Amino acid sequence: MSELQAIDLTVSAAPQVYERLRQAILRGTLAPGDRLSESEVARQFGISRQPVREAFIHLASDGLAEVRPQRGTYIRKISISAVLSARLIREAVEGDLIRIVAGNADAELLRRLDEEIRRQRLALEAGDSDLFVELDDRFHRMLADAAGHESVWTVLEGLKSQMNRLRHITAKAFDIRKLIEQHVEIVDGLRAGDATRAEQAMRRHLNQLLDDLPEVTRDRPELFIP
Amino acid sequence: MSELQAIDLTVSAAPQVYERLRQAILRGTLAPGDRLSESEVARQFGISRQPVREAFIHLASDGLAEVRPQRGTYIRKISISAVLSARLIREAVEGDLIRIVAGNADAELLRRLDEEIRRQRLALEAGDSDLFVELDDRFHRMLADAAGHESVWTVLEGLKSQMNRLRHITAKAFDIRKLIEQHVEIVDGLRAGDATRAEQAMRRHLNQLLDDLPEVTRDRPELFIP
DNA sequence: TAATGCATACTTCCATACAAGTAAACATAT
DNA sequence: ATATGTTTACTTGTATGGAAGTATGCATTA
Repeated sequence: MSELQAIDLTVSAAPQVYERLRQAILRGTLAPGDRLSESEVARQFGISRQPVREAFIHLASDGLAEVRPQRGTYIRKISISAVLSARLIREAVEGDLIRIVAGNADAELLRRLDEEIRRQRLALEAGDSDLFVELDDRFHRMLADAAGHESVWTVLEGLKSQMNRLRHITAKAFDIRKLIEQHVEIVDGLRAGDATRAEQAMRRHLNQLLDDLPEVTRDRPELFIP
Repeated sequence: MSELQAIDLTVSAAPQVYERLRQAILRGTLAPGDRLSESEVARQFGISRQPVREAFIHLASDGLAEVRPQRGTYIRKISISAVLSARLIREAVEGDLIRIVAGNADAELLRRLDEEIRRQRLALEAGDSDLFVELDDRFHRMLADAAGHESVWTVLEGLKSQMNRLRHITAKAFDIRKLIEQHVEIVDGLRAGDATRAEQAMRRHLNQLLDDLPEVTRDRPELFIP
């Protein structure tokens, strides 16, 4: 692992280390199967082992790392069954949420959603897939907020992060153009005030992963476990 | 907090402390708002502060505790919005799962579900609400397994634990008899092979909380935050 | 009486030292 | 050549001491 920027010593170190490592894992800078060492990471941040150790514990609790006593700490490989479960949960939950939104949607919301889709197209044209992943997060979060269930998002966020590891690692395997068109279909359903149509569009959208997954796992089998 | 049974010193201390504290929180032995101290808990278990501290971090990551730097560590009060979100997610997900099960259900599964309901009635007659909460866990988990999505349960389990804190703390506020009859309706839907009927029964069942919640929060407002 | 300053007893946080387990390289014996 | 035992360099786990921040009670002051 390369040198890292120093942390801010005026506030607690452990949470900062946790967040930095978490981002590195989600972006694929730290790859599934990579080994971490408390002392090595501590040396790179210029702090002692203890706060690093606490960050490891937090990551393990998130399912992003695995601490094997007296052996080492490893970045967890992407669990295919966990990804499939996350997808199923998102389909069920966001399917219900979008029905609620369909009963609420006002012109202001529709305008903001259209604006988000416009930005997604710009990210596509710029070929910036990292930016698209971030905008996709915002789009889905905006819908959860519009349904009046912001706190549902904290759960969905954890699930989405597992799926985002896939996206970042093998970004080009996903047809971003198709995903954007599916976003359009969802918003069209809302615009028509048709809850069932919006729900079906959302479910189709979240089913897309099932089409893409086989290719990804075939190309990079070393990143996955069943 | 009273004296605790000593931990097993032949294996790592921190995970044991974590699990013991977690159970105490879910069962209400440690009440929302209670204060914990690294040194105090360490003394009771007969170990040093460090493993206790690591257990606190893990609990905080689960949303069961809150570490306030230089102030203390507190058992988190039950967040009403978090409970409502958990309920909404469970309704959406278990509604989809039960539809899958309705297409799969064989005689053996129906027999095992009937058996579970029989045990639930025994727990009711014995007035053992702790046992009922445990059996209720098993019932819902059995349905997730039958849908072929065991790993969905690891997510639902975390959500259910938040709701179970409610149950344990104010057990008598819940009409266990009614909950069992709702279980029966779900299984009847499966037996009829009627996916829609099973789903509606499941959704009604998970909506029950909305009826019970106001009374609970009125009786014990000090345990909750919005 | 009310407000302010201070001492004191907490709290979490970090650094450090040591304990105990693991794994791999290497020497030795068969 | 193969198998076995040993050394050595790691790994995580625990204990402990001190640093820094916070709250509280008490004395002092206006």
